[in-house]
Amino acid sequence: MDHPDAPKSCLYSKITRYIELDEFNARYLEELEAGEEVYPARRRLRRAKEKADALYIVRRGWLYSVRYLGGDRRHVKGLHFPGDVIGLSDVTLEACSADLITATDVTLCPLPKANLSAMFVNAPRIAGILFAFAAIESLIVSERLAVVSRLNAEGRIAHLLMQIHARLAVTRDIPDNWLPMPLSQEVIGDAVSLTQAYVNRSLKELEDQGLILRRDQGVELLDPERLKAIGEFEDRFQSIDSSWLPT
Amino acid sequence: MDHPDAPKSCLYSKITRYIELDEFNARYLEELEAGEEVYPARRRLRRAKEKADALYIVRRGWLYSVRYLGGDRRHVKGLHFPGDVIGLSDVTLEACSADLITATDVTLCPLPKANLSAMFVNAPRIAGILFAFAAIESLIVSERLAVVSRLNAEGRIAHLLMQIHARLAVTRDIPDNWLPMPLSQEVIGDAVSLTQAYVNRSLKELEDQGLILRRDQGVELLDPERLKAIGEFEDRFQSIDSSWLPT
DNA sequence: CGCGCGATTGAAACAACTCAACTAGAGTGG
DNA sequence: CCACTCTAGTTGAGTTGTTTCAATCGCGCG
Repeated sequence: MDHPDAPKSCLYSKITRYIELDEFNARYLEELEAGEEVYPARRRLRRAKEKADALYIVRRGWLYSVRYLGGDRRHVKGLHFPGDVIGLSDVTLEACSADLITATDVTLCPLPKANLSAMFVNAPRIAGILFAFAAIESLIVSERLAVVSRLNAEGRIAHLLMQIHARLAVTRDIPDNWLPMPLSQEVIGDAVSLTQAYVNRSLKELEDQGLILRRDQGVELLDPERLKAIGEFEDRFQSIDSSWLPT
Repeated sequence: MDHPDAPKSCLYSKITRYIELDEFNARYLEELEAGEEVYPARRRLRRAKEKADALYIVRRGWLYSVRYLGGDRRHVKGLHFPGDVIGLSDVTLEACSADLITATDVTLCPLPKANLSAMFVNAPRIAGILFAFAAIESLIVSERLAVVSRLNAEGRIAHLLMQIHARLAVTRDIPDNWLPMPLSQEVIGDAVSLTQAYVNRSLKELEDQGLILRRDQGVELLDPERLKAIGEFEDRFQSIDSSWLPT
């Protein structure tokens, strides 16, 4: 895969952005990421209640997971970007808790749950960093809960935009003021608990205020600082406390 | 502490409810839980931004963590019950992300982050189960996000009640239809994103419908099945997939 | 006995929803 | 190259669940 969006391993570059890996651990990680699966955009990869016997490392592309409540009400549980590990929060479940859908073309790399056991014994440092990633995922959800609970529509959307930007920036150099946006307004709404129509209005409002500009399947962040303020966003992804990790 | 609510170790009983621990791991766990701190109800134990260099195992009592958004808007990030490990989601942060407040008298047992490193190397099975607990915490938050996003006031409250009941039932035998409730309506509201006044109205409505009965600082669950249905609650805490844990 | 916090209740206001019609653009096939 | 279709985005008008503000009540506690 010599795709420009697909470096050797996004997970490796994400991990080494935070901590150092010695030769042994680097190789161990490489073997974990041996397999590779490619899927087109807008494809439902698996449904809730299906057996969940693998995690997936995202190598390229965006995905999201959705749950259905009360029949028709849809909720976007999470967004998944290159370098993310999908399914960390579901390890304790026999069956996965949400449908998994591709937003763009993606490349995934399956990591069978059965391999975790050996990893905890043989590569505790990698197990530790996975633990850290699970914690970060938890933090992200928790942040979204706070935002959905306490901010108005514009705040929620501003937060989402800045959070996505910050998460992408972990594995990739991206400009401070540009964000690709392959997600439909409906998906955005289901992520921050708004209707599609109101997402539209709020985006327009942000645009009218000169904070963003929508063009070319993306969003130009005209005033990142104000967007962060409106969305009460604080970037917690650019560095982590790794002092407690085994060496 | 020969308090009836304080068995030797809630964490031990929680863990062994899910998986088996051999002699070595049991002893390892016992040493982890050596210290003990006791605090009265309604006490702010620590504030956000303070240095977070320990996790806390809850041995007795209820706590909750709160964040403040936009000045005065308060959000309850999480509830903590006996057997829970506080701070799992914050391990990657230098400073903790929320204030920690006691709802009742509590007994805590500090677990310095610095000890985690050795744990990952020497007791991978315990590290694995902590990983599992972090995943469960993530699941809980995720569930709350879905519920707050997509259910009305009564649904949210019904969900909260059933979730608390299920979580308590993990470490303790409690009756199917009774729930102690030391949380004020304001705290409940801040947890499920409603105002105190509306929490009151919704509780009254649930009571009028014959689903609950409030008395003696608690809630009688007159119709648990309908409450689960209204709150779209599914109990995911009573058993876990532990096949991937190191032995 | 009075103080204070939490619960209860009412009335008015509003943010976001619903429903629905319309537009723009992207892809497809004749 | 143009009609056709389909999906996503835009906009309007009326509705509603929840909030806000405020007043009152009840009770545990010093």
